[in-house]
Amino acid sequence: MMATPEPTLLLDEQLCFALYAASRRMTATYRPMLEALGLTYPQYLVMLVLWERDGLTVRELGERLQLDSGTLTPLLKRLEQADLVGRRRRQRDEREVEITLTQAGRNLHERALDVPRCLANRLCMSADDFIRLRDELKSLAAQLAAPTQERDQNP
Amino acid sequence: MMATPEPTLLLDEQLCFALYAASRRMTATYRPMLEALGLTYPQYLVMLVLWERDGLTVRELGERLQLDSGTLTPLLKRLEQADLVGRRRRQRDEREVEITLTQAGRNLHERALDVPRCLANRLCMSADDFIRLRDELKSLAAQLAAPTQERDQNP
DNA sequence: AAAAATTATATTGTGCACAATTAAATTTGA
DNA sequence: TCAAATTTAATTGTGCACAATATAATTTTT
Repeated sequence: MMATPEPTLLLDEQLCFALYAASRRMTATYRPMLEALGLTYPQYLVMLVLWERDGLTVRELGERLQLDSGTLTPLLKRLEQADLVGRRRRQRDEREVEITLTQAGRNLHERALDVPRCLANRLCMSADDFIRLRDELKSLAAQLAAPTQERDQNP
Repeated sequence: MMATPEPTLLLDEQLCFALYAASRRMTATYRPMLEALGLTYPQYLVMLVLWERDGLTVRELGERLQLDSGTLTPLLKRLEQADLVGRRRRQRDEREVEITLTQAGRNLHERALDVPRCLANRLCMSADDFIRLRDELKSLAAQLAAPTQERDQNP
């Protein structure tokens, strides 16, 4: 029986670095396309969420994107400056800030449809491989988000 | 014959977001382990490179990690403050700054060996799956780094 | 109902990323 | 040779990420 190979500290063998490098490269690939829309990559993600469902609170946006208010608040203020979203406290709970698309924000949706198309062309990857890789990454993130097996054994 | 499905703007269908979320989650998983070593994640990557080959220049570190001097210079100054590396201009070419491990930097190597072991336990992933996913990510990054087919057709 | 606990956002501070610019050293070439 | 081009780091400025803290509103508990 073969033993599991001992993990090393060699950069090229690390999954973490492959992930980190690929993620930054992906963002860099989006950058010129998004620049044409006046968006950064994290701003684009916020717009994706709002195009699906408008009027979410900062908390709900944060749950969807796994980002906290320290990241979202200034980002949303910049989107507000760009007249793509509005921010206002909810009357039923003044702690919550609701983010709504402006007309300009809604209008941007159509132009953004080209972005995933452009990227799909760039990838030279079958739809099956695309879906498989995407779902493996989701599964990996879920694994890492879950508490460790060892923890919480004794309540 | 089935047509390729039209790409959408739905967040959960995006490869880019799965990649972005998984990468941040991976960094978050490393954070407590690296904190015990007094390192951030990008600092850890620099140390990995130097443990493989000491005495590289800032440029060579940047090529290996795909990071520029705007990122590396302040990071390396922090590693210097922590007494993990030294920085000095090379005499044969004064433009280059050579980064060398201090004794403390070399000593840290042994303690760092636990990091990939700890992560491997956390992953619940076969060695084969680990390698396959890692190499798919490398291949994806290489795809995205390559110039587009359309470009540079007319010299 | 008043105090305590919880929730939601904002603020502050640190550390990346990365574009753009600057400055200095070296190499190239007329 | 010496002026122009190139190379290498550093600097500056913007925008994330994220921890820690603060503040205000709401809910729960007594």
